[in-house]
Amino acid sequence: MTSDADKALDKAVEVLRLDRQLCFALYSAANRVTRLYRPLLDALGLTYPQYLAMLVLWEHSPRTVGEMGQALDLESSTLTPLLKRLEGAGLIARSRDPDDERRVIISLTDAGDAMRDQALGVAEQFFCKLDTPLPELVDLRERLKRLAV
Amino acid sequence: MTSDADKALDKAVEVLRLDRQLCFALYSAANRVTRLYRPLLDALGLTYPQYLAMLVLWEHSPRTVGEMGQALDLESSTLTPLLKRLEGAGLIARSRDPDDERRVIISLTDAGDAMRDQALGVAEQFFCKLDTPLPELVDLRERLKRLAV
DNA sequence: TGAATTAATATCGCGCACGATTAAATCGCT
DNA sequence: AGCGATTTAATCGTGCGCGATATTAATTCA
Repeated sequence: MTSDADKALDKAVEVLRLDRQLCFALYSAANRVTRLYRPLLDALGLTYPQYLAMLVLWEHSPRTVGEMGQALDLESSTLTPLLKRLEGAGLIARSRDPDDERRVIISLTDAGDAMRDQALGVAEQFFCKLDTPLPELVDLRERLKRLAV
Repeated sequence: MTSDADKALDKAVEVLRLDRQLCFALYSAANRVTRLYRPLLDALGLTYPQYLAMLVLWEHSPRTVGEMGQALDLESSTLTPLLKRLEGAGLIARSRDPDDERRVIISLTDAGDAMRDQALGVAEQFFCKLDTPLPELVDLRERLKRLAV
């Protein structure tokens, strides 16, 4: 014979199992991917979030901090120090917008622009490391984009 | 007329577009989910990684730091300070294994055990917030588990 | 015009996440 | 027994990610 309390406990144990949690699968996969990128990005002297910021700029430069924040879904409190580090590395330049002194315009330097070719290599090496069929990756990507928007 | 260099640039621009990067979709989704959990976990006084650590312990306690690190795929350099904070909050206890003084055994306190019920509420509220059919979530979870293992 | 409101970044504090290193305990092997 | 190798946690430094707050500039509208 099983009490109601026992049944409630069983339910809790079932529902809360780590391997059932989407949140953990996501958290863990994101950590794994960061770790996978690290050795590739070390060669460029970039961290993973810095690489993402450079992707934004390679797509279109110059852009304001706010536009980059929207593209990356990050706060200025995250972006500002990151961008200062990229500036320190000589990959970007930061300047106030003369038309609106509140805005800071981020533009690629020649060195930052030149890194694009190496980035292409990183993207290809990462794809090889994943060793997963492209359609599966595309499918996963689209599902992730839809999640919790 | 288009030069080879232009063609290579076009390829780079295409391949490196942010919306084509699985890595960014994953990174961004993980950030979004953390933000979604935050208000729910604030009520329990837990951060998101602390919640994951508690999930491990609710599943099975006691466990060593190493076992928890394996379950969560985290280093001791991440786990040790996190566990000290949970200890400070009175949710877990840390003690050396008498059979092997290198190991540290983590066990739930009564308060930590009691929090399980509230955690069940968090899991349910999160599911509601996601507002996505369960099969879609299960599918996504399994795809994430397979990624970059 | 000028005071209040709004907008764009920056600053600060906290808690991860991890690589590199260290410290201590155990194991393995002779 | 003894000693080098291995294992287990902990420590340290760096770089996020974000909420709360501050700062400065632009806008609104009385």
